[in-house]
Amino acid sequence: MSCEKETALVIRETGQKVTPQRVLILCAIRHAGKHVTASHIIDELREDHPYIDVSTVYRTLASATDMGLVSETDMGSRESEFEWIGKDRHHHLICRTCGDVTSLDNTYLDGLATLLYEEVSFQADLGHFAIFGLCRHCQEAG
Amino acid sequence: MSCEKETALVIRETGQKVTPQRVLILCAIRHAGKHVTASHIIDELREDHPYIDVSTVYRTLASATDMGLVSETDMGSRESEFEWIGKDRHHHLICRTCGDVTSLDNTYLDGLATLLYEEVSFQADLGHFAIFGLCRHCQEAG
DNA sequence: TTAGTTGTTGCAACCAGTTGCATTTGGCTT
DNA sequence: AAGCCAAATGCAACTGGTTGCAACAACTAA
Repeated sequence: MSCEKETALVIRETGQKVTPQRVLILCAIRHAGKHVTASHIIDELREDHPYIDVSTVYRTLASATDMGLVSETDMGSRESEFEWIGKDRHHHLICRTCGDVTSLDNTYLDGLATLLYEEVSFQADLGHFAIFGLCRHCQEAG
Repeated sequence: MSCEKETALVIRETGQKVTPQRVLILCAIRHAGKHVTASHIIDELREDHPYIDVSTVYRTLASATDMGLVSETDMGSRESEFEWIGKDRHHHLICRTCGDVTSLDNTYLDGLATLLYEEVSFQADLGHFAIFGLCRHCQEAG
């Protein structure tokens, strides 16, 4: 199935209307296969489509995040990074000094989620986390 | 010792210059004893002081965050919340549905920090975390 | 105490993201 | 096929926050 049709199905499943803008935006982020900023998506879409308003892009990304289709992560820069959520959920370790980003397997946070649910009945959404700190290299240097 | 003098000492300890603006800003946040937004601080300062530029406030908050004097937390609203970091480090559980915020003792994340250091040599800065999810009440309601 | 250097400030212009509102459109009903 | 209504879009104005730069003030050393 084409990316467009599959994406349209996913949108319909969440109970939202399938509009051309939404399909384009979500296909773009899905296609990227990595973190992208909102402005990156806007630039990319405008190559083929004369005009899509920024507010539409931000609103689409926000609702898709609410629905769990994409993740929004503050990687420490001025812009949020968005990513399509596939099967492989993961987190990020971001070095405060050199800005290096490494991925972290989901398993590291499973224990925390369980603990929170058992102890305080809080159902934590740990789908995509950004953890700041010092990477090995900068620890040695500093 | 007065709050001003003590704050000035803390600033000097971090190797930064002690300016009247910095002392005022950090005293204000320290005095608040809870989360405050940057605009809250600006409004408060302007009661006694004719003009302090917003860029100075943001820059001071950013450098103080880097130095570990204050914490910056995204509580889900449009503005970041800042808080003076005292002895009692803690985290926040924020409900995505009702917006309720509850505090969480530091001990819950100690294990994670240790794990990250042992496994991937990453020195995580888990001083102040915002964890989003569903509170008990909204789980039952939804 | 003064002079020099470096970090800090105020300013203005700018960037990322949000919001209210009038218009349009997707999807349901008949 | 036509009509309806809620949801989505485009637009413009706005908010929170950042940045480059020239002027300035805090520390340092003589």
